[in-house]
Amino acid sequence: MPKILIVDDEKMIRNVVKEYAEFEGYETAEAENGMEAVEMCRKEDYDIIVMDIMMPRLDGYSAVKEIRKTKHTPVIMLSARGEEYDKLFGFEIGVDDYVVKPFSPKELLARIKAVLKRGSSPDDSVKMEKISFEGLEINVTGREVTIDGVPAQLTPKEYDLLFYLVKNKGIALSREKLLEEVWGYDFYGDDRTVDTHIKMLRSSLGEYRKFIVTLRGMGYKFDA
Amino acid sequence: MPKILIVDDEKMIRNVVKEYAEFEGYETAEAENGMEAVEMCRKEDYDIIVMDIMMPRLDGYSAVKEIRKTKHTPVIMLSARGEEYDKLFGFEIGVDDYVVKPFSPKELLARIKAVLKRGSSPDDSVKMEKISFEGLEINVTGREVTIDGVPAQLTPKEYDLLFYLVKNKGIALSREKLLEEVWGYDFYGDDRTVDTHIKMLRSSLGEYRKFIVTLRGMGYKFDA
DNA sequence: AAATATTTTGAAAGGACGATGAAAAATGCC
DNA sequence: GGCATTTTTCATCGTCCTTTCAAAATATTT
Repeated sequence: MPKILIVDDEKMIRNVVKEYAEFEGYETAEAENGMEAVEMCRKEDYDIIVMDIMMPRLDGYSAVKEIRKTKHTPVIMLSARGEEYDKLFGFEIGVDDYVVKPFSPKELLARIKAVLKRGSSPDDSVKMEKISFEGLEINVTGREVTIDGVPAQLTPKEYDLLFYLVKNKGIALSREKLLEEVWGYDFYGDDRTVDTHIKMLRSSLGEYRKFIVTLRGMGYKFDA
Repeated sequence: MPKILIVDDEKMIRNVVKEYAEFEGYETAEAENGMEAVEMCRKEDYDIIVMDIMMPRLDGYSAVKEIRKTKHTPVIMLSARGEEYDKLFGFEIGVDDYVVKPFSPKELLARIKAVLKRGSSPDDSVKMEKISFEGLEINVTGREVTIDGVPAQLTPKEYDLLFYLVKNKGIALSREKLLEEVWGYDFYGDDRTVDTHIKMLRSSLGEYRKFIVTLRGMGYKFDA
């Protein structure tokens, strides 16, 4: 479950956000000011930070600036109506969203969800539409794979696995790494599961199975 | 550098967009209402217009209609959820994108970038008044669907869902994405709701249900 | 060449997922 | 307010997918 760091000097606000967030199943942590937030981020990774601007000790945007030196945690800024928006948005860091106080907790939660879903990858604009290797074509947006023009019936796992291999083409990937990245960190199962899926993927790819190379004692890689 | 015309009666919104846009290196200009926007467009060419719908003096789509008489500037519409959503799509002008308020500035900028890059809507055919796939005809203006010439009785949700699928045809859409885009970011409900509406839509589409493809483990897409 | 390590393959069980129908809840209309 | 329509929730069923496991095949080492 995603972990949210809530930073606000008003205990009331923190409580409200916390309650709603936990009801949604998120884990929460709190900080009273920017300084505390920075320290907490040093020690731990959060999935998203909800940060007020006006705070004693260290204000919200200075805090974000500091945190962003080492991490790329998404941030949603809170600001009181009438506060200086110019300052906020002229700020060199890109925050992911902003919410004006007083806000509805439901709305804030919706935004948190939206930001989390969007994914916080440093550059998500790099999204190729189609990748092809000889007659093997992967349509990423349509989640479709064709072999010499004929649609291949890949199962979800096969597709995910292929996509991950291709995304990391030329790179040796251990079974552990594949399990972690394709299956998810919460998968507790047999290493050999990967083998089976590689087998099925190969059979789905027909002659283009040649791109999937076994690295004995290591794992697999996509080599084109 | 591309020039953006930002049209909104709320100064706050204008500022937010302006700051983000300028940070990205765009030039910006502002107008407080539709009337002002029309006049500014007479005097100068902009590369893209971000236009609110609800405004005093002259509303957003009347303004776009007027501007479009002489220019073909791409437009991104802003609208409050629930407000003008339906009308927007029934409207004869083709806007290039729409963003529902409250929006994240980062997302808006991403959309601006996208529109500028492609210079047209995700699927150009949607700009037309009628879109058809074999015997399935969607009359965007009249918000009407006919099957082999016979009017189909789609419920509002069915229509919205179909329209969104068509607008993004060929693109894999998760249930979450569909809920967010068709239902709204503030919909707190079951994922399975999508399934049910897909079911009903399919039954409404008769033989053309074939265009709606299930992507197991993923979601759905419109494939024609 | 034999022994060992590792991968490939096949098959079977269990689980996950989507389709569907029915009922409840919400919405809109008169 | 009451009725009809639409939307949402929920549980069931069948199918497809995933995982496990063991045997066979292949590669590596001794």
